[in-house]
Amino acid sequence: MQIEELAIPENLKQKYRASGITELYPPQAESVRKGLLDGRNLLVAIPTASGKTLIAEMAMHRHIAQGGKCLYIVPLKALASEKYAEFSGKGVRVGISTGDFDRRDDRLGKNDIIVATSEKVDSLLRNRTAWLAGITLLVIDEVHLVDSPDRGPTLEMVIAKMRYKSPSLQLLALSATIGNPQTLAGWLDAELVTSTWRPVDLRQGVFCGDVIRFRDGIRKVPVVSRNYDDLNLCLDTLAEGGQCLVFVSSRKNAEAFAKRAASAIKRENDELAACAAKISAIAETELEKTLAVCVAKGAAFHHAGLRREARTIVEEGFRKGLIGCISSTPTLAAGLNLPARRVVIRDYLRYNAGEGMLPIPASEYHQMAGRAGRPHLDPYGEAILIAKDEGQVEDLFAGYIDAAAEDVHSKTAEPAALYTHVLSLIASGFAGTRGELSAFMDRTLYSHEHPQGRLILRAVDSALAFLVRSEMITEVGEHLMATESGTIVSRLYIDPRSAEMILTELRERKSYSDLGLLQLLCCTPDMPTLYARNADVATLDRIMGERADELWIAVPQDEEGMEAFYRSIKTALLLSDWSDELSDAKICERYGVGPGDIYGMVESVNWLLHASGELARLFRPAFSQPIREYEVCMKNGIRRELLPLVRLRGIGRVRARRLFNHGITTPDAIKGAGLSEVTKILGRGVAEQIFTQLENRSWRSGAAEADTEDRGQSTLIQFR
DNA sequence: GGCACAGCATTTTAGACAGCATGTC
DNA sequence: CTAAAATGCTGTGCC
Repeated sequence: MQIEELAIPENLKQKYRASGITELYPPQAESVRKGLLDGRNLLVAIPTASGKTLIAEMAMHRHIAQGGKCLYIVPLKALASEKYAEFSGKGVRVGISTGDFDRRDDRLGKNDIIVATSEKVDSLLRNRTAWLAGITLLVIDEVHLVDSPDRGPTLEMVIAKMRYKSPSLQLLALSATIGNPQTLAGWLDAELVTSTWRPVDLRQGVFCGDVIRFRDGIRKVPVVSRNYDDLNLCLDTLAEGGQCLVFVSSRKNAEAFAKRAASAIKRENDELAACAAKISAIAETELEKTLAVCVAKGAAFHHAGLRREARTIVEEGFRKGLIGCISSTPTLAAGLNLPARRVVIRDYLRYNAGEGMLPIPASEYHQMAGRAGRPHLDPYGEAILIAKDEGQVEDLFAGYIDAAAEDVHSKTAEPAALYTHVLSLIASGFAGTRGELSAFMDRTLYSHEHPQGRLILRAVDSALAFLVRSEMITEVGEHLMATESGTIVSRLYIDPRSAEMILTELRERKSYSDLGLLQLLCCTPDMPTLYARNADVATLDRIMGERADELWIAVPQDEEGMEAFYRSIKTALLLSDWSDELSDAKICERYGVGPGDIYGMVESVNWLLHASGELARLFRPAFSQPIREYEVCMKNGIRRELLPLVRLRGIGRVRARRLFNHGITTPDAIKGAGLSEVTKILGRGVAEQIFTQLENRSWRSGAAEADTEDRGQSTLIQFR
């Protein structure tokens, strides 16, 4: 099917022509034949990199040309940025909405295409964002994630809510290949497009001894390293001029492999050195220094212990072809598009909490294998598994290469998921009675899969009982209504169970304590916690003894709860150290984490601190101010004594500390010290900028004070 | 007494969404 | 069907 003959806007055709696209790929053509451009709902379940984005783009431009508006839902923030960039610059207005970007939601609605994460869309729905009603095409990327136990139900509810609001909405669901696409298509009232077609040939094989077995032949791999098969596979591809991606099961493995690969590759050139220098420049921890050393020789590792900046530099270096090999945990498998000539799936066993090491599902293998082969750049892609012995070769073929992807199943009847969604349905007006609630549940994938299923209704009932008990929902006659706290909790987007825990402590605590609050938040289901090693227990016990009067949550009586308790304490202490201005390097060393973990946890707790502040404002006003102050401390990683200083623009944790140590502790003191003195401490540019701020009275405290006075609070400066 | 080492016991193990309001070194 | 791999500890044998 030729681009020319399609019913899409002329300017889009021109863009495609300019980039050399003249003909549709087979699955794209089939999508068009099945009604993509005629407003039909479609489920496109095809392999990675076989042209899903173009399918979505054609449909979106068609809608826009007819005065419509499109919402493109993705599972990851990184993916949102990638799609945003991809759709931009083609004559339509594109907006992005994630937790990181764009809080002015009304202005966002002026765009033709809005890219957002599923949780963000749910949040927009909860806040009754007006422009959502104007959406005419809903694209759901990676829709197979409805199967995910923690995030799947949200995606499902978002789809159901959007369809409820706009019955004429066109749906375009994009999925990896799955076992039961008909089920999903049935739920969505969609035509189904499936295919195994790929733009680059994919050769899948199993490595054993010194040979890769393919279904149609073998390839001998030169033995360079006597001990490491994985390294030989990697070097083999590099020698051929390709790049290699190695998937492993743990961070340690990823690092160890990168070190081995680095000393075997020993690539050297200026561009590579520049790439390594970029990492060195931001490196504050051993982990990042190690990465820089590896990158300088042409190898890298990639996992969530690294900060996003470091990961981005690695991705860039790989895309440019500088870095020959990346060893990675699943961060790269699900994340953004980073193809390589050869993908080695080295570890196919992965640890599952409570279940031990289990083989990864075939669908995950296919997802990683799908990363092999860069369209237009590689002659083919290779996905290689590694067998320990001959006997295992056939098992791996059967279990992965020849295995169909698993079926996906709704997880929406899981009780843990329903607290928040039941609250949201009532608080944002989708259901006002028990009858309407169960009618809405009929619109979920779960009900489609289990037409007579009672399980979900029982789970809804128990969630509702919890919400009534904790006074977030009231039942008057047959009417269900969200209370003030229920409305806020739904809007703040925290788990009602977290909210209930926070509210209880806020009401009952006699006095406030930063550490106590952190401990509470770390016990909450919304907070990821650190693993408490056995060796940590003694230290944790000691600190718990020393700071017993600051803690809010008592030691549990049962052995069962002890592990979670230690985890929460350890996490709270890390965060406490961060807000006590301990350096990243020290924290990483003390807690055995990477800098990426610190930022992740700080981000999570900030969100919960904000929610706590809001709840305190209404239900424990006396705690409201210290919580808001502590939120600023946590955001900046500073002690309370620096609070007055960071209110100035251009002053963060480092500069504020430097001023403070020179005896300058407030904006007024800066004025008093004079420009020349401040210049000596912070340099000329920064000092001048600060004085301009002070003179214009345009600095943040003006706004902040007005803001806090609105809420009946005094200023932030009340401590030394 | 002190050291090396085999063999047994214990420990560790991936990832990442949401609120709000703007600018670190 | 399903806990593997790395690290730590203990006890023995040898000097």
